[in-house]
Amino acid sequence: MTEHSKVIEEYLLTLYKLNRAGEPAKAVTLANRLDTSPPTVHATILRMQRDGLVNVTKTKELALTKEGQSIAEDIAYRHNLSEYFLCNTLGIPWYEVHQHAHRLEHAMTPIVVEKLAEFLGKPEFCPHGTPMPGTELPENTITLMEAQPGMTVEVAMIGEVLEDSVDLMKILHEHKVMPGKQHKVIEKTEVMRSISLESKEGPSSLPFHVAEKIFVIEIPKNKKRSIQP
Amino acid sequence: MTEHSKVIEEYLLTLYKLNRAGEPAKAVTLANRLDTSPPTVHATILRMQRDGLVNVTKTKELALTKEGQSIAEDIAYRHNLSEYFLCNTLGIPWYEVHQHAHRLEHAMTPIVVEKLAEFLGKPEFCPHGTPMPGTELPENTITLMEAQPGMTVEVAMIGEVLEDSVDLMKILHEHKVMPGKQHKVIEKTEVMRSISLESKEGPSSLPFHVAEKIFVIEIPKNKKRSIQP
DNA sequence: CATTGCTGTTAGTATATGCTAATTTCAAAC
DNA sequence: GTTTGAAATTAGCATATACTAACAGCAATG
Repeated sequence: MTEHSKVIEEYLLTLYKLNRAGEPAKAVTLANRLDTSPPTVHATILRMQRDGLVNVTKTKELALTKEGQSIAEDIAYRHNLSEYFLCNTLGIPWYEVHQHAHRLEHAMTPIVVEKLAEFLGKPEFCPHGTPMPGTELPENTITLMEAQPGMTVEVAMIGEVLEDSVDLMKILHEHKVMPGKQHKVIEKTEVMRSISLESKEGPSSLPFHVAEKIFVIEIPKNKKRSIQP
Repeated sequence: MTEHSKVIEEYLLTLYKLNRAGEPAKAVTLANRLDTSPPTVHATILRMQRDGLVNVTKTKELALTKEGQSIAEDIAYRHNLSEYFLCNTLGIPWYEVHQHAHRLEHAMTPIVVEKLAEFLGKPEFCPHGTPMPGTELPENTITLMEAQPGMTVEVAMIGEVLEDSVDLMKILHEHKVMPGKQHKVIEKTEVMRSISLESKEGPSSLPFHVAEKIFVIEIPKNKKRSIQP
């Protein structure tokens, strides 16, 4: 597993995240996510092919090789571990850690990763609820879009795409839409294309495109409710 | 203070360290320290001049500009802070932290630096005894070369040049030649060009060129000795 | 079936970083 | 003062990473 540049590591990580999100991994998508021009992406992919990191299918899908996958998981781990550290040890707000971890993830040697993981107690989820490579979200996880009005849900994970917008993240934070917090789904209005929630902290409303990227677990109604209606 | 590349940050840090060590900062020296060819160094210095980071004197000395100095101090701080963290929080041996910090120092955002410094209690020295920018070694610090036989000295700082060789550092560690430890200077032999020490842990012997880079403080003989000879 | 439009690719450049080989400069030594 | 040798510089190249403009390929749409 040779050393790779920051740029290559970024590409690998992005491909890995696209895979996990079930989104098609095409060159254009990379160009958008990485905010670079298509020709640049093209050239970089050629180098990655040359170096045995990705394969391009007939349909122009980008598939990580075994090597590429392995490196990508490593980077994802370093990223999530950094976020956990920044949030839980240094006390940087969970909605801000992403950008800082983005820098650190390329600068951690294997020994630092190992020692940091030990120090942190081998966490399995980052502050956004993203599982470390090798860990999975609970089986019964659904997106907030799939949750039905009336349901009470607990936020499990804020989709990684959302992390790129600090502004959005901050709003989620203000409404306590964050891992571990419970919300009741009030209604989904097609007209507004938004879903409204209510929690102890008050009401909030999220556009569909955001709700699609928020993963939740249904909390069964508690006994009180079902026994004394 | 614009963003600068890893390479430029390395150059700045090296110039800063040369300054502090009182060594002349010439292009050749950079080439040696950074293990790059003179033409490459030349080209890079041109860019640094263009960007207002260094000035070149008539005698071809490289002088950091105000801006360059300020950035260099920042990098040195990030480096030393990283080392402190790696050593004291993660438990990586003091003689190994340099290489890992070398990577991290370019990846810490200002907020991370600030929060990490708070978390660590604003340390003033790195594990090798190097003072953070703004802090100084005690006035009475001398090099081990300057210490006279018979003197008992306490190690204050392992010169930064020595950090590049992990092998050497490990040997220093094995002989407990590390910040805070005391040694008695036994003799300096010109023939061997080495200085021999003795501590609780046993005897050791260091070549002159190493002793020149180790900074110590003389410990006055204790009263017992001087009262009852 | 032809058009439209997204996607991919080529061509042509630019910059930062690196190298080797060759040449210039300049101070120190003879 | 001429020589010598280290240091600096120039020339010539290579690679990774970027960009814009232009073009090609192909599928969906009318």
